[in-house]
Amino acid sequence: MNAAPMQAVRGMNDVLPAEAARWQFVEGVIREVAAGYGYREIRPPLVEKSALFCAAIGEATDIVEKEMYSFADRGGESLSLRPEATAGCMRAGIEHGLFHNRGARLWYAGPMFRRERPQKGRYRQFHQFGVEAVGWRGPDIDAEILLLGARFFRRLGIRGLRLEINTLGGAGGESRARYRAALVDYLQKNQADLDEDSRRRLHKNPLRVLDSKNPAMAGVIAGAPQITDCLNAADEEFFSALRGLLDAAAVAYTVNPRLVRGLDYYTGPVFEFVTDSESLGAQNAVCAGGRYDGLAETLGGRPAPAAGFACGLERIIALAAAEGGGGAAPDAYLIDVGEGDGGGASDALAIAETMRDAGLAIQCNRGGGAMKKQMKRAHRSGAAFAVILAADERAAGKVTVKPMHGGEQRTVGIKDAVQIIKSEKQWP
RNA sequence: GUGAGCGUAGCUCAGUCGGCAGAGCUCCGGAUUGUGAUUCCGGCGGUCGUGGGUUCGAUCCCCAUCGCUCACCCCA
Repeated sequence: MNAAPMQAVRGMNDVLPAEAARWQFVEGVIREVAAGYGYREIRPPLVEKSALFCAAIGEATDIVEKEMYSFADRGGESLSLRPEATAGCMRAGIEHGLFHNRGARLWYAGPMFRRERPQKGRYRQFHQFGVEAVGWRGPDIDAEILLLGARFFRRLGIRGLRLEINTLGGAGGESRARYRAALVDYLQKNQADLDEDSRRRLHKNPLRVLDSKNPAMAGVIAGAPQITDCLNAADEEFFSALRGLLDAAAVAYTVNPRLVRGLDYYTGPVFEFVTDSESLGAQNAVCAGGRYDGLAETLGGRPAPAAGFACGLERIIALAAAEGGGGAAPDAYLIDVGEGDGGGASDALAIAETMRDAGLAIQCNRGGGAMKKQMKRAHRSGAAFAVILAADERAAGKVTVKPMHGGEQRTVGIKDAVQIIKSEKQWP
């Protein structure tokens, strides 16, 4: 090794075979659960015009200001790797008339890119699963996506998740504006108690002061006015209707008046599924979303109400009850002794193909080796059976089937071997 | 962008107040010639992240640099 070895780009991870099985499992659950609610997959491109994200997410957000992977296309137009998928989904739906006089239930899953400093549970290329329900005023659709999310986590066997909900006030922004004024007023009066970050946010995005992780801020935050006190009648009714639907569906939640969202497009109810698990480090949100009734219009489409969420798949996989097995073990390992090292394997190849035709996964020994050696490899492969093909078997036109987890081995014809292995193979 | 910690074998890590570089696991071979989780023996594998400096001598001390990790900011 003379040249320095190539390395992956910082914050972009390889999914190695040992982990890939877990990803496949999660992806399978995504398809199953989404289909179960009548959501259909959409696959927007990974690259969009930068202007789309600026308009949708907000010019002044950190994502747009400093976290986007942007580059100039030939001809000079600025393009960006998508930092989230909602903007692309909405753009695609408007462009192709998916929302024209009708509702659309959409889901997506795939990589997103944000140039942040990596840390536990946060990477520069990460993956999200999300849903977008466009065209319903709610709150029944808000409840539906929360049910979908809750079922998704249940199906994955993830426990210890807490659902927190809040509202930012409806699309008109009346409640939000009133609350914002009250909050700014309060914070200015208590400016002496604010830390540096909070003072900066006071002007830039006052709602985010409520999000501060600084324990010293807890007192000021606790005394701050709450948005629930500033809601107009319509927003109040919407939020309480949503809570009623969740209660009726027996979905557990807590109202967190300090829950706010980072992206500009949110309006109305917002929510997060959070965990206290150590395995996410300083991160605690695995899924977050809400309502964004103004986004379609912002992107140049006809006005359309919308609600959705996004889940961080790396975070979900880190939480998912680790084992799903170390990865796909074959049903049987074919031991092939004699006939020279690897040279006389032609009958072994044919036998393996026959067994595969019968629906079994067969891993063949490669590279020769004594019986003992091959048996060792068979063990390591995780296969439930070893199928032995040596001089005796060849002479008899049979194979020996040996259960690796105990029991008698038997020398039988290939059809019987397939039957023996199939009868033991059981899937839930 | 800011701060802290860490870079020694494929993996997990010891180590020397500066004196020839270690262990476990993995891998390969063997313990009377057709049988795998144990046990025993042997072997492969490292310019101690990189580049300078101090020194008779640096993996160890100093400086720089690159990389990784964690945290802040922000967010899924």
